[in-house]
Amino acid sequence: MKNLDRIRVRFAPSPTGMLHIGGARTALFNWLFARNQQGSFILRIEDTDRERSTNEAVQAIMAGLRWLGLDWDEGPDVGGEHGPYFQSERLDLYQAAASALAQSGAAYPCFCTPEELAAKREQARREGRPPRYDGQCRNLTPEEVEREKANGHRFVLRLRVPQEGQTTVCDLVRGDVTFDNVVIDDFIIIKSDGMPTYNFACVVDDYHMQVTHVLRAEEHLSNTPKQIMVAQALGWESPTFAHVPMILAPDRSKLSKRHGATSVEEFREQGFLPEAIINYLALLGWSPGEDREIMPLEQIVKEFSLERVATTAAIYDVKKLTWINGHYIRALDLERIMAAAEPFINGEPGLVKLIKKDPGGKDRLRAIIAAVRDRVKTLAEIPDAISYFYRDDFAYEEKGYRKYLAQEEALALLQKVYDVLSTVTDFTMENTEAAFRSLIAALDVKGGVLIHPTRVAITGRTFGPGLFDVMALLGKKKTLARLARAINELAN
RNA sequence: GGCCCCAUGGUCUAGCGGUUAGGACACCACUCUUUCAAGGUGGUAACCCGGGUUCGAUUCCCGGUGGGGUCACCA
Repeated sequence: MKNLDRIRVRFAPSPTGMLHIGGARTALFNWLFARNQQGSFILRIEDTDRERSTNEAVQAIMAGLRWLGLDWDEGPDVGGEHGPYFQSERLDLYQAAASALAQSGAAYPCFCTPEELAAKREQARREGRPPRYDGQCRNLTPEEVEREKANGHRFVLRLRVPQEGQTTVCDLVRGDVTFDNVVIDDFIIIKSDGMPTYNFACVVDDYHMQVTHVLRAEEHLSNTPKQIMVAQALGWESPTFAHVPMILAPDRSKLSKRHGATSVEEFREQGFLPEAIINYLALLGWSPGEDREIMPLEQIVKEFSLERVATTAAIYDVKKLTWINGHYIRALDLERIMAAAEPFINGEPGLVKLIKKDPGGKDRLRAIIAAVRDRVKTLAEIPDAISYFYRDDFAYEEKGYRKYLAQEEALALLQKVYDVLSTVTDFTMENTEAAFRSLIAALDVKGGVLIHPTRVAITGRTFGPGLFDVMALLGKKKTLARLARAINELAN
């Protein structure tokens, strides 16, 4: 009985580009299903398109999966009992299956050229007929076949599709989906260059790799009857299918480059954490069933099930991803955030130089990031958020300057702040605040009257961590120097 | 165009015959606060339409409409 065995699933991308966000979600669902069921997650590279497949893409996809934390039990690099895991290295398997089909007559050679086929398709389209193969070579006699071959004509192998009856896809998320066989034409299983087509190769591989469940995007649903037919022709049992809803762009169309970031790589570059992307993607088409959204991966693994996968296509929403990302930036281990922020800080050599010069070293950087991380939503915002702790020659934010510094009493106020802070010897958060409060009391004003101008004077901004945190982080010397700078500028 | 899938606020979703239709993002107030975030409170906002079935349909069935997918020597 199939479902008593361990489940085996695979993610089978074609290496023609980066790891797409949709591909990542498909990989994630497969991975979650495998982990939840204690099954195996296989990575298989479908590189039968010689034109478009590249090794860079293979590397990029694997890097993307690893970055997301989706490890595979079998596949490139790690190997496995059912390899090789590149389709281009499994040609003998396709060849064997194909000749078995050709032998029995379940498949036949077709000598039509791509040009002829394209012309017929075009004509059919113009006449409003469904564009399907017309069976031109379906009934060639052995003599005709031999003659064509002798003439050196290139040919493909087509499956002889039954023209009556129906084929039903048993889908774990959609139920039974039935197709009339007449709507399916004699599709190609082996291209004229000897390479298998997708609908053929994946059936052969899934069989040999003992894949039990095929989880993939809904766009493959209409391909599935073809794959079932191939399996039937070969006398094989098909795996169980589950077609998960697609991810659409905000304008409801299929996701493409013109919709901004679509690859995992790009999201990484924009400062999103893998934890956040995983959490967000898991929620796109799946829900735990209760009012929970932020979930650690282990929890998702524990609760994931195909029964709770949605049937509706989902539009991805960067705003919500951003919200989740902000959550993880706040909640994750500080060292983790430090490490994740590093590449972004390194992206600004000027800032890096200042950080290196800082005697406070990594401890101070850690404290600063701890102070600002509650306020950023992406890692990309961190360099700017920490910059004024290191850079003395910052400009005053226009609005803040006008509102708090360009006021008559500002100069005198800052002078008083300067004097009071000068008396603080141990420049801690508590001590600076105490000094501040006593000045506030002495002047009989509201706290903000002193705090706002001071903040602009020492940070250049109207927002950020608590003022006393900032001062403590900055230290007495820098705090006073910055106050002096502001006083100086106002005095002139 | 044929075939297939889908349909709860702008978005992600819960719901599996009887609910004041729940949550989250976003948005708007208020609150907290030294600012900004975060947090808290409240608010605007949804069952595509029409027929059935049923005592009763968001929920089941059919039709329509809408959206998506697919019809390649791409996967």
